[in-house]
Amino acid sequence: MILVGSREQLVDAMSDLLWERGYAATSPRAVRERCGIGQGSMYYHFPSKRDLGAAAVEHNCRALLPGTIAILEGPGSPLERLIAYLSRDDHQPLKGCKVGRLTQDPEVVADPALLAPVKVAFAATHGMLAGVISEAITAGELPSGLNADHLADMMSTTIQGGYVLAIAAGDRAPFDNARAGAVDLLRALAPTSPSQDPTVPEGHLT
Amino acid sequence: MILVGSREQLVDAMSDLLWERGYAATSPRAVRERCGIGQGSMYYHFPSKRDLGAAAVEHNCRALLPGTIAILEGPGSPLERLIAYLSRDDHQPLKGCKVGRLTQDPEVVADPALLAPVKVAFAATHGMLAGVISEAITAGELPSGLNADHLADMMSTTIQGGYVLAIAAGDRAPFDNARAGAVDLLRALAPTSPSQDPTVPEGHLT
DNA sequence: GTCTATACTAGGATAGAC
DNA sequence: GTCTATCCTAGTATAGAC
Repeated sequence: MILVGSREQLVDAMSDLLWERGYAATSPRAVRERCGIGQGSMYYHFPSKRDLGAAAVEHNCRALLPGTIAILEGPGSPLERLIAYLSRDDHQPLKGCKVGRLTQDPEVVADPALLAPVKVAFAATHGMLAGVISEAITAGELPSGLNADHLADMMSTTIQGGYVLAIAAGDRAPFDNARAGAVDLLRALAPTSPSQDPTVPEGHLT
Repeated sequence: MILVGSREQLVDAMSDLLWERGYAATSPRAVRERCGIGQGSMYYHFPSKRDLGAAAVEHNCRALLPGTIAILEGPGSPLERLIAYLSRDDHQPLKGCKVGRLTQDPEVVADPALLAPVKVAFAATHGMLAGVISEAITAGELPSGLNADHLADMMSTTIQGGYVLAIAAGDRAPFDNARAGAVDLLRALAPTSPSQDPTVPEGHLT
């Protein structure tokens, strides 16, 4: 049995609206109507829209990390984990990214309190990706000349840009195709296997 | 000598605001204040915000194609053109993409008249990229196993996602790094690639 | 064609009762 | 803690004069 307080309901509603409509386009009124909380309660818990927004932004940013950690720090060789990261099927391309979308909202970008969690989330993802890419290079799964930071950013842009293309097309295909393209390139570069199953024949570092 | 009519001034102002703030967050009032045109003139030329928005969206989408065409259908081998496309230095990553940003605006996405030019612009870019990639494969500059459509989408997502990462970081580096990563991968795959490692002369742009 | 004046709704927030 | 009532400004659009 879980008791959900008004405060939590407000944050949940704001989080959803942040995803669906962005920060600037979400009114306190819309939040109240979504969760059925009255005007007074809302301003009792959050002195302003900005405060509620900040709580919701943090909520959304936090929500995305566990999945990334589970894959990138999970089982499998480094290259397998990178490919798994690019292949996960729990995205909803046409709805956009809960975190990435916020960067296109001028009101969010202009307010450090709102943007900071977004920055941290991307930085954390970058750190994990670059680490796994370095492991892959060390393990001989990727050529040694590659720059892990560049490649890590490229993997994130593939996802983030995928949302943009999918929404523009009204079709998730570009999202899936871009990710497939990135996977193709990684596989094509794997020294051990031109077009084979990428299971590592040699032991990988632990 | 160029005479600029009110109508054109309105579209220009709306186009700029579309880039800076998005559609939903741009009010007719803001447009008028930017170009100094009165309320009456505005509604004389455009019966609603939506109509002005549609004209401005088309204006912005049209504006981006010539540069792309110049590079992708310009001189150089196919692979060189692809690398040039990924290396152009006329982007302003922290300001976002005039076209891509629109996909994050629910009011734009919900209105076919506003979204259509965006869809067409991305489709046109995709067509050109996929064509040049196919040429590169035919010319032996890229391996034959690659899927041109996938790779074309991945190149667009690299740019579009680059804007997202750069804005989140408050720094253009991720934008440049992601593009450099994509260039690295293309070079690493080029069969004719000199016996050297794929480390490009590092700086971000060429 | 362009202007000012006006109208109506929604966004954002406060006051005070319970 | 939560509610309703109220306030003020901005967003969007119309009316009618020049």
